[in-house]
Amino acid sequence: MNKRNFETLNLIAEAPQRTERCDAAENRRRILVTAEKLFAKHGVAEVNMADIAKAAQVGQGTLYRRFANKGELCLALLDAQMADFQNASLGTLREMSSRNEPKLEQLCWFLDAVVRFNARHAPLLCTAQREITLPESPVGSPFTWQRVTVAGLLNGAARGHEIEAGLDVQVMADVLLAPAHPHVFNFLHNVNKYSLNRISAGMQRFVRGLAR
Amino acid sequence: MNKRNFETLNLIAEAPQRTERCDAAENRRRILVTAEKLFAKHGVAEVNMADIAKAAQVGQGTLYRRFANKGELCLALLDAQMADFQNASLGTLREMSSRNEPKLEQLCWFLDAVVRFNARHAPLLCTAQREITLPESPVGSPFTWQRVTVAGLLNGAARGHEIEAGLDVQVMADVLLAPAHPHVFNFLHNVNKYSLNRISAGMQRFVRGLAR
DNA sequence: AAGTCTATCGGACACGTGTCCGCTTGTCAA
DNA sequence: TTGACAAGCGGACACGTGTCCGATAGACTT
Repeated sequence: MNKRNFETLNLIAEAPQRTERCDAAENRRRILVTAEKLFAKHGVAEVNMADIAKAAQVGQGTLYRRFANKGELCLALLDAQMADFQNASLGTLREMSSRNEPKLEQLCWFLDAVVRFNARHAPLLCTAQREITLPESPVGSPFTWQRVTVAGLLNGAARGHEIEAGLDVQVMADVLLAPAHPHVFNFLHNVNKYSLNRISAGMQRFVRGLAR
Repeated sequence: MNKRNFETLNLIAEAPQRTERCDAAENRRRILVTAEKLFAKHGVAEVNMADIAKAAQVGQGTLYRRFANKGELCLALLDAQMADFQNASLGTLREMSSRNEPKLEQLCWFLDAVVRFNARHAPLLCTAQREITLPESPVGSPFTWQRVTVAGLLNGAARGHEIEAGLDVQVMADVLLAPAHPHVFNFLHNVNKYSLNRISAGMQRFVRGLAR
């Protein structure tokens, strides 16, 4: 197998010093397939780690050796789709750049894309986020690239004099992405019942407010 | 649960149909005092419900009868301080209004106050938020008044023509407050190590972007 | 092919959360 | 004061998470 599913986003990649034992690889594959099936059938919240282990015909120890918690498992399930999203986004942004579209315009597009991605994967993202929070080293977080992308676009906008110079780009990027954090987003969308369009428009309104 | 722990913030107040039995009141008081002491001594995360019950010389059932989970207990501990904060904020806002200061200026001040409040009570807020999330009815949430206040200020700004008419005030208020959500705030402040000033300034920058 | 080493396995277990239900006791009415 | 009733109590228990460690069996060396 191409291993793409599992290592694509592994930014803190330590070179695998040894090829994975093939029974281990097989177990991991079976765990992921089984988990996906169970999640689809009963909902993420209703399935527990013991269920998954049993259904995958694997001991709990084995399960936890691979995925330290349910959140990591969810993240692994999302990995392929996050990679696709990342690639597609970068492609579109490059294309927009080649057409000389303003960076702020690109930023608006990207935020919209992030919102829609998060909406589509809300259950997994929420479960993932719940377990990870602090232990994640800032750099290794799979969400980091979103922050980096937004910060990069803001920097580009500053260089292109679309926004004032001297803006605290780091902070602005994170503040701008805050409504897209799974927990908050879930609150906005599923509790407050704001439509994706409204949320997205709200975030974009703030982007436009940055224009000089 | 029949009655809120303290009633200060009890917005959805159902009239207490019966006075609380005095042994129950005494237990509740002792639980809160004990929890506060244990939290202060060992940190919120290190203390569990069983510890609290034992230290308060109360059965676990009694503890859970009063506080459905650790989050509610934390919220109860915060209740008094949230009420103080709320009153102080409203006072200041009224005063600013009487001086005819722009609503957007008031909004900036309020967001700054919220950030500082959240920073001071981060541990309790995080624990509280972790447990509550969905079960909270939107209206009953103790954080609702922050959203209402921000929305109100935005509405005022719209009426005063400080910002464009037809803005989606509901959504803007929630999006604006997103960085102050305990989880997100914790990430910004404790993981990313952004200072309170930077975070606050970032949020205020977005407010200024709304000005026409 | 045989042996060694170690990654891997897997179930028992420790822990925290939250619930259940029979017992206790305060409160109110007579 | 007494009795009845409901609110309150509390410990045992059910469940989910995550860890531990003896047993197992690939992978590599010779």
